[in-house]
Amino acid sequence: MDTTIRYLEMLQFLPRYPRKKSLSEIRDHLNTCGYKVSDRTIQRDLKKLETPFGLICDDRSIPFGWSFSQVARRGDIAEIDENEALLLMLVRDHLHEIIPLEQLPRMNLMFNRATKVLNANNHEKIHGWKNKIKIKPAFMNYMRPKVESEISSSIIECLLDDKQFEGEYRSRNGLSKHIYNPLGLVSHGVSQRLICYRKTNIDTILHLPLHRFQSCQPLKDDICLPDNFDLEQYLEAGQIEYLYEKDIQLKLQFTYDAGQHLFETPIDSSQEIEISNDGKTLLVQATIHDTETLRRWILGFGVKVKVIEPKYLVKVIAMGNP
Amino acid sequence: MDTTIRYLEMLQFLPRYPRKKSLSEIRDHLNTCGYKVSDRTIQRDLKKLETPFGLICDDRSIPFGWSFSQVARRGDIAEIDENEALLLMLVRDHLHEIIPLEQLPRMNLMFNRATKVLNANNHEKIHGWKNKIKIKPAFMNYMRPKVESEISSSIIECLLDDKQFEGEYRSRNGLSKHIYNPLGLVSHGVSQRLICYRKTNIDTILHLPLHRFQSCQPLKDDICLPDNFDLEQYLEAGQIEYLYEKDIQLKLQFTYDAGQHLFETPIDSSQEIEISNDGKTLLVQATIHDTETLRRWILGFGVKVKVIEPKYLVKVIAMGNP
DNA sequence: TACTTATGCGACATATAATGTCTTAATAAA
DNA sequence: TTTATTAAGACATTATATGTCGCATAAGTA
Repeated sequence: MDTTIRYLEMLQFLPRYPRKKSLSEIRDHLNTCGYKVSDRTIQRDLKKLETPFGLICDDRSIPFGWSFSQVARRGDIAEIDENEALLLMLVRDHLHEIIPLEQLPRMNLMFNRATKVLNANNHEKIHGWKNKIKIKPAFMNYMRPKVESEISSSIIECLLDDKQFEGEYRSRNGLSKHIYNPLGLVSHGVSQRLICYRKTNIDTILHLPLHRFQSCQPLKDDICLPDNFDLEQYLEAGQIEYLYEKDIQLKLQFTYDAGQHLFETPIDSSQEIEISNDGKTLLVQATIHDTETLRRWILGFGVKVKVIEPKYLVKVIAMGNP
Repeated sequence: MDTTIRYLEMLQFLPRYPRKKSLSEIRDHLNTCGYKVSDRTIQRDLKKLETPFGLICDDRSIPFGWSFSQVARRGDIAEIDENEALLLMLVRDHLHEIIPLEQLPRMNLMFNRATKVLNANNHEKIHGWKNKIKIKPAFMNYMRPKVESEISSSIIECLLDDKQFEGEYRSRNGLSKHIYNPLGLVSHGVSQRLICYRKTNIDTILHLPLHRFQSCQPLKDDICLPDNFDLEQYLEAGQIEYLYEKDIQLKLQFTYDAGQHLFETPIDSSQEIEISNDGKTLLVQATIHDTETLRRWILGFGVKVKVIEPKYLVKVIAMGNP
């Protein structure tokens, strides 16, 4: 039993492939963890764990170097190196803007582990890791609405099980209780919307922000849908993404400075750029969906961009009415 | 040895607290994994693992229900339930837009585990989980630049170790080789920029996109900085975030429809909204940094928003020149 | 209520595994 | 070369893991 924990302690200490740990390093680590075992035992342990955990032993030189293979199934046990830890901190900050991390304890544990790694190895450094990474929001930073994680996870459970639920929903007109048939979940920036059906006179599919639900009582009945409603078709048609109907041939003229970032981060794989003869403007073309997001993006460049095509979008943008 | 693996197999099967698993469920699972042990052994195993792994035993009724406590240190071993798995899929899709997941094998393993859970439990469902979640981009969806993960992780390593490196950088003028002193990393939308210093005539701090580096040769020398340069001050002053200087008292007038989303997702905790007497417009106030992102965001609403204050911003937006 | 079944748990014998020690050979470092 | 470290086989010993039996108790069922 004690042995099992020691195994885990050792596994958590082994790095992913290109890196490796030697016997003496492992021995030292186990000692600081309070395990006093003979070298021979450690050697035997490694051999035993080799196959079931996909460990790799670099035996080209002595001392051998042990590590997790990159394809090891249980590679998530492996040590987090500083490099990975720093990336994880970036990921954490990104996610924090979008999703309440309390709802993801598993990721939190990972982030905590990464934090420990960074803190442990950063004493003697010139400046700490916290000052070394920053997120500069590329887009407007809305605040997350507060989500009751019990309610939302209860709703998600019904969604997955294709079960109805009775929920209280707070709309502009106040609180009301209905039976909902959950169909899908759309993550839209900081808010999440439940795609669902509710029996009314007019049978429409609703897109309701998850955080407006005040309660959720799962029911045993399967979801039901409006007559003649084709769910697959609805979902696959991309309706769920609130798209405007068409794919358009977008043609934009940017000032060079405003548009040059598109060379490295295009808006679509179909994008093509022509530099004007005088080198002052860029003609950017792409086949892309016409969405509100797109229109706002174009408007955001102000006078630094001109819509050339399609014609109707020229007007829309000129009127400033996305 | 076989025992250790069986322990892990069992632990991976136990859920996080509110859920629980009974003896018979655990027994069945172990059997399908190829472990034929007596019930008594399983009971004893659970007791043994209870303390070191922070397991919880619900003994209010028989059969007892076992689970990981929510605060268990090693709770990342626990089973991923469908609910969590679906959230993880959302996270994956979000991250995919920003960071190449190949650089995060650990997260990939987690996502794969989650995928398996969803696939396993979704045969008898009305429609599959893949159609149940979607990401609707709230902002413009740029394509990620291609990053050579070896180069970038090599650079990040130097950054963490406060070491110089010799790198080839592809700028508009072509490829050039220099010695760089890495200071920080800024994640800006889909691209990541290295804050660094390079000895030149004019001593400035550079913000270079990581993906433009074509090579990185770590050196043994510590980073050096321009004379009289205060790194702490530079980093802490928020320069790294390319902010415009000031915090402004922003006052915007939205049409009701365009601005109503701010009730639920404010742009800042200082935000206040007044509804006009006729109910057609909203006056939104907030103390906020004046950034290019902010200006583009305002412009994106077109005629649906009017800047009231500060005065200079009224002009900037009116001229459409963010 | 009585009956059946499944579960929890203590006790004990036994098989299995884990560990330290000693030894030898091989390798890297000095 | 010498020295220190490491890998690995052999063996004795200790520790542990496991099945079995028995009994008490709790759910489920007729």
